[in-house]
Amino acid sequence: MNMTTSKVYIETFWQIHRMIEEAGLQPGDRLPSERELADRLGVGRSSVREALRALELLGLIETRRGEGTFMKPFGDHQLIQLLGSFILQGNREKRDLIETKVLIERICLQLACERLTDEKLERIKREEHTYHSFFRRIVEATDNYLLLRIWLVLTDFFKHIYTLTLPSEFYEQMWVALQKRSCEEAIAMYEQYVMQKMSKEN
Amino acid sequence: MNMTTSKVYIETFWQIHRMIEEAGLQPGDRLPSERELADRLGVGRSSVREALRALELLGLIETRRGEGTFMKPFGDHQLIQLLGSFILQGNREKRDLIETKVLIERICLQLACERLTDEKLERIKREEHTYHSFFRRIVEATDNYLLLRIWLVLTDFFKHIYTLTLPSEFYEQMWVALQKRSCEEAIAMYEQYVMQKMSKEN
DNA sequence: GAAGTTAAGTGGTCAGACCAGTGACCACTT
DNA sequence: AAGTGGTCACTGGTCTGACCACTTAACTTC
Repeated sequence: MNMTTSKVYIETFWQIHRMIEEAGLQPGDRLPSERELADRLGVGRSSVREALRALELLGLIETRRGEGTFMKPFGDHQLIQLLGSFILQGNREKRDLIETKVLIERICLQLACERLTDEKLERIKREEHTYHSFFRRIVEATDNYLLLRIWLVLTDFFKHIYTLTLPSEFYEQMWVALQKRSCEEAIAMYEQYVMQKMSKEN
Repeated sequence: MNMTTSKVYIETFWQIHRMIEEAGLQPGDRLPSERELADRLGVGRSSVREALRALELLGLIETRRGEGTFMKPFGDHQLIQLLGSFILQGNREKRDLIETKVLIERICLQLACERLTDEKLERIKREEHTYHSFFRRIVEATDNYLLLRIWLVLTDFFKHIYTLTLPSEFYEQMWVALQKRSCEEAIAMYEQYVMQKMSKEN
């Protein structure tokens, strides 16, 4: 009967994924139970479970014994953590990660200078900041959701390797540069503080 | 019996992972069968399978029906691809995709100018090129594997939306710029041909 | 009304069965 | 000697049914 060569749990994975999209499930929402999914999709419960494990690893869902399966807030992909311990073992990979992150952040700085609205600028000023919370605002200011996604992934990796803390004057001076929409100044600031620190630790 | 609160398939995942490390398994090597693993670890076969699914998703192993489970060549972590398809899912603005791709390609051009070896330069000259085969060489020349992965994902999506063909003089002139290691010239060329075309179609 | 009990539902796990490929082995043909 | 086809043991893929541990809510009981 199974004419297709594709494996059931792969099929099931995508079916559940599609189901999530079509139902427009939001973080916190509950998925049908494993038994119901198996029944509805016409597959065995074990296949459903193997598919759910994949979704779990991707950080899309979370299972709670006795309660059910729930949508997880997008962003904490624990798979990043896992990947880190697998992929980022070598110095080669770390070097690539840092280099890529720095390149992307420099781009974002440039874009942010062009696109940052006064409103967002004000909000940045009012907030307390760590390096990544600060830069998240920068990346958000680029108004490019895809770029933000990429940056988030890189940062997730990065956090598992390094802890980056900068003196408060960095944020203050950077904010001034942003306010002046001075791309050159912002980049200079970035190179002075961040890149220097990065090259040391490496 | 099960004093620990951690789930069996998680435990099993790490045990198999440890087993791989301790045995020093190399790409192509075969793992014990699912039944033997279940037996040796004292757990059910379904738990072993759920653990194997995770390892598979991480790109560490590959299962072949009738043959067994094998270590996978290091490097093709298809989860990056998967992750990409999640990041890019939905009707993300084409604008974001194009903008990001362009930004990354410009970066890669700059890096390539610094790092391109004469040998690679020669090979590029000899080859027939489409836009993406050409640029792949550029991105490879950055010697940053992570950047390459990101670019591949973006390009993958891009291909589903646009077909980008450029006149052959683009490749010739770009090659000359690369040979001269002239970053400015290469970027100028890129802006003249690619960005102009992109902004039209959009 | 508050506290304790019960029952239904859920994920977690296991064991066993069967299917569908693979590969080695062996008897048989040419 | 070389090729052919069948058999058989083993592998991953799948399904089923049975428990367990846990949560929740409805239902007692005081």
